[in-house]
Amino acid sequence: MYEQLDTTFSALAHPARRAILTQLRAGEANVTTLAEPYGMSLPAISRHLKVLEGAGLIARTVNGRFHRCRLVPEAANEAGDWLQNHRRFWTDRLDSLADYVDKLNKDSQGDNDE
Amino acid sequence: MYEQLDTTFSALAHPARRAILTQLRAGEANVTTLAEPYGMSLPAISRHLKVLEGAGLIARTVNGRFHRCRLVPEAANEAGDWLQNHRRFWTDRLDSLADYVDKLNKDSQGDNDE
DNA sequence: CGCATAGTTAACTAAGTCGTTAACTATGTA
DNA sequence: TACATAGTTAACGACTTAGTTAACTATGCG
Repeated sequence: MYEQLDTTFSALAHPARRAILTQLRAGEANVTTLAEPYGMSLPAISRHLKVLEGAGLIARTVNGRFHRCRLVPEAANEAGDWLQNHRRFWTDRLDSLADYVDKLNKDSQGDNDE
Repeated sequence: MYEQLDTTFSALAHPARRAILTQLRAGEANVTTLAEPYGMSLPAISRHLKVLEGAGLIARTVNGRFHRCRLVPEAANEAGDWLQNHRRFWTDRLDSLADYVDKLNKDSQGDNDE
């Protein structure tokens, strides 16, 4: 039930893969182009791309010798939602805490240390 | 420069660790309590907690024999921002695409296949 | 054909992850 | 002291990850 989040988060856990995703925001690119910024062999990039593809974060269209890669926008949604949820929970809690502290201050004007 | 995102995302990549984070939204809990829901040994949970702690996602206070664990709210921010940024980029692009398609439809009323 | 380009697959190494059980430390309690 | 509870550390095995180089497939071009 959680496999999608597993693969998405672990795909995002590698800096080269995040960089590739960022790179692809500028538009489609083929494998060699994507490989250029890194001091990394082509096979290494090839497998990073396969990981991203496996996570559904990118897709490719083979055109002759060229593999044109592009972002798949929806793929990051589940992970984004999870984190947003986690954070929203906390802002909610902190709001409650703020209210609580506020109330404390109002109730006993003064000396509450620590 | 990217190490924080690396550790955060890979900490989130394991279902047990995400579950622990979710569990901790209900409040602080000690290690044995956190271990209960999983068919997993205590040492296994102990290391999951260490991973979460290493990523800064949780913190603990040792009180006698009990290690009381709690969420650290700010820790998920960088990762959340990265994903939100990634997604915002795409909604922007899709808006542009919608506009573009809209314009195409207006310009040549009909038959654009593929 | 012969050769270059784009990219993948294979084989290997080094290191990391994730689980186990067994043994340990530390605290509380009779 | 002796014993139970809370939790960590150590040692191990199975598996995965991330990189390398070498060899391969497939396309394009003279």
